[in-house]
Amino acid sequence: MRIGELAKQTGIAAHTIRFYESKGLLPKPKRGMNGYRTYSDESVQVLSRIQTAQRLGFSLEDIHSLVGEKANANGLDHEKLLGHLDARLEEVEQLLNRLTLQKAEIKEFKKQLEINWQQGSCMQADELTQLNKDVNPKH
Amino acid sequence: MRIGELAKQTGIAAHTIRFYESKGLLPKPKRGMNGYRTYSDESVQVLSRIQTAQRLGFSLEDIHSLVGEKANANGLDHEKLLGHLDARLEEVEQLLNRLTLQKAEIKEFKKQLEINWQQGSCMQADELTQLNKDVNPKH
DNA sequence: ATTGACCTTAAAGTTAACTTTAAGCTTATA
DNA sequence: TATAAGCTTAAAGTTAACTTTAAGGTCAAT
Repeated sequence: MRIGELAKQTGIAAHTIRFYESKGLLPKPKRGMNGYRTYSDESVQVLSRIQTAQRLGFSLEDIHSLVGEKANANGLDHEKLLGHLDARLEEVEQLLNRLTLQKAEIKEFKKQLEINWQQGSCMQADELTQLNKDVNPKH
Repeated sequence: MRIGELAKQTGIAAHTIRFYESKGLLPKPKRGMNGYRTYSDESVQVLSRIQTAQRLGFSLEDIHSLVGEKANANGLDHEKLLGHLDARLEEVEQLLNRLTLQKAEIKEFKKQLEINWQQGSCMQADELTQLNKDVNPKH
């Protein structure tokens, strides 16, 4: 299989596959006498693993140690994998907290804005300052 | 007030304040005869607004139209502000959905991993492929 | 007078995950 | 045979929000 076919089967663009190879995520494939890369079905699996890890939010650097050359050479041990999963889980939870807070603040802001608007008071660019007072009472 | 004092009062580094100025987020301040930037308390307010908008997750580009030179020149209208808020709210909600899904998938993955581990089966790097099968049954 | 803190500018560096460009082979099709 | 599609490389470009660097001028205190 050449790179174009692999791209078609995985939905990952050919130049992205080369980029992954350059980052060590994908083992260097054999070359035909023309210099073209030659892949087997196994490469589809490797790329699928990368896609999965990406969907879970892992960075390519994480993925490098999860499914890259190193990982394949050493064999992937459960402890290390678990560590990565827990680390990512904590990241996700922090992000969820931050975003949940943001959502609440934006809604609160909208509410204040509507009140001001109905009162006909035109604060122009000061609404954000206003919110700052609501949220951060030191001002 | 010179830039260092403004930096101290807002907690924003002096070079970041200059950077904001270069992006048009902050109006160009007057200069002393030595060329130093001279700020008034109003600048503290502007920077506070920027900080608030950032805490809500707005990009500097958004902030530019919210509190930047243009916004101040035109006067900020409620419709436009509301539009920005709603757009950001939708973004936040999409992110929350994505992250909630990721969290569930990672937990599911951990569960599977523990099961495999207790069974003593050593799948090495294939766990991610395994997860892929669980989640994306076309393989 | 000199040391150190503070100020100035413009430009380059940082990180992530690609994408684009340039310049040139190879292969398949009409 | 010609042309279009596909392959090769290396290097530069992209976006965001800064940070760092370089090279230097100014100010306060000892």
